[in-house]
Amino acid sequence: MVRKPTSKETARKPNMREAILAAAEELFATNGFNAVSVRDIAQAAGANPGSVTYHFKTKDGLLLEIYRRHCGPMNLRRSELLAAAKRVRDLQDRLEAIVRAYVVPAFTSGSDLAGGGARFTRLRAVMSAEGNEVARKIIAQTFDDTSHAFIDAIHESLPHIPRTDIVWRSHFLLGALYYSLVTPDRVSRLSRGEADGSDAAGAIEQLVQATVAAFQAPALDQAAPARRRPVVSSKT
Amino acid sequence: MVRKPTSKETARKPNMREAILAAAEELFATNGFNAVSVRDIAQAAGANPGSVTYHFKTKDGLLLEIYRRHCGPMNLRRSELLAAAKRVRDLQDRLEAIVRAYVVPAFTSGSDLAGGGARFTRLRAVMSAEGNEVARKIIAQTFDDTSHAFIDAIHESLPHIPRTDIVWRSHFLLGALYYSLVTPDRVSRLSRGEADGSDAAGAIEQLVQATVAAFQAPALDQAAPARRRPVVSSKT
DNA sequence: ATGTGATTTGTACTATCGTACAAAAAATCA
DNA sequence: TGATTTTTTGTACGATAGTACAAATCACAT
Repeated sequence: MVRKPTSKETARKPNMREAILAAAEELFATNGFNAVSVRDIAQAAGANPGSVTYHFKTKDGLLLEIYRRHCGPMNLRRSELLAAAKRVRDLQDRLEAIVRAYVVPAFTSGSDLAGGGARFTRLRAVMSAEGNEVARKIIAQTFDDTSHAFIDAIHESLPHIPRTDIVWRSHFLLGALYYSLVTPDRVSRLSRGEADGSDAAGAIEQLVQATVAAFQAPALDQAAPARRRPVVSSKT
Repeated sequence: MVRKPTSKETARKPNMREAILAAAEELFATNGFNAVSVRDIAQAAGANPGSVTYHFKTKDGLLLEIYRRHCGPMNLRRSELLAAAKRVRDLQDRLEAIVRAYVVPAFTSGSDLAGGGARFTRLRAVMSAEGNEVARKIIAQTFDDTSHAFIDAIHESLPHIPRTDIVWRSHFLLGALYYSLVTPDRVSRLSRGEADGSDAAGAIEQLVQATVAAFQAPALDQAAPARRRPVVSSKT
């Protein structure tokens, strides 16, 4: 793409609206919602604080637009991958394909947005942790359908596991996914540099491998403990 | 008998300092650090805003004191449980005992603090998501030793799995643990009421069961993919 | 070139933030 | 008790928050 110096030498304004969205996404995803001011966002985008108000009315509106921008494409891509995964005949392979269909779009963007998949997922993780109200509403009404579809698909390939266990394990999957994006440095640190927590491909493989095994674990029937419980008594 | 209360435990109000700490812990854990004002904390504790400054100097100091209050007891209890777990002879049982030793203290408090284990762990999750600087420093220098001890112990009971994989999987464990405490309602919702996300005992059993299976998954040797990879192609 | 609507800028308003500090109250000790 | 220390209260200050709004500027069809 050839740069067109149509305006002044500081020609970095193809679309100020997009720049603000990108800056806000990055700042929210790393610092949380309340720690970032509208002025911070404007400065990072090379814009004036008033521009934010002009384009998005309020700070909440800005967050809302970030979600609107990503939710559609990501869920669409997940649906496509899930449909493809369901056509896998071998039951074990199918389970892995389903998990992969859930994980991959969270790391790699599904649409034209430049590599923002991981960033947006991290944003969701942070908003979820902060109990952000705007995010909570969108999440519940946008992702629950997708989550149910995945849970049902997994349940079909693991019929002997109660649905309750599937729900718990898919919940753990999302938590692990979120945390991998929130503090990748911890992986690098604890592995003493042997692993790179920021490597998306590596994280995906590790996550898929571990999660498939977790789903395949024997059912947890609270009526009768299958094996003798290891002693962990200890009184304080 | 005239008791001489030379100690500072005066009966009038059960220590305003403790009330402030408890209120701050609760508010920080549910709303994040920046969303909660000192005035919010004071009001929730039935205290005056000035009291917070008097006891803890700054808002950061208050957070710091919360960590200081919990880190010691929780790590101590984890060490005890880990030591006990390492004495389990059967390798599979030992692995489960180790995982349990890691998970249980995060849900149930280890010391005199009233049921604050889960609350503090949730606080850690939220601070981690927000990238809080004060928390990051304490966490790295307080929990990394413990984490390494657990990773080593798990590695010993799974010698054929590379340490890198163990690190990733224990990272997933912490993420799942955090997320279970952050949004337990999601479990209740997705299971259509069949599971209670707020039930600590149930969450622990599910988490231990799933995590043990994840740790026992075959190693992920990136050199040679063991099985044929399920097709998930799809181009954008 | 010029007029017109869209965008950007600069600034100002009010609310609330963390924190400081002096006075009041309570607790402790001689 | 009275003296002294500890704790609580009330208030105020500077900084910064989100947002509103008029003026300035830009893009572009005519």
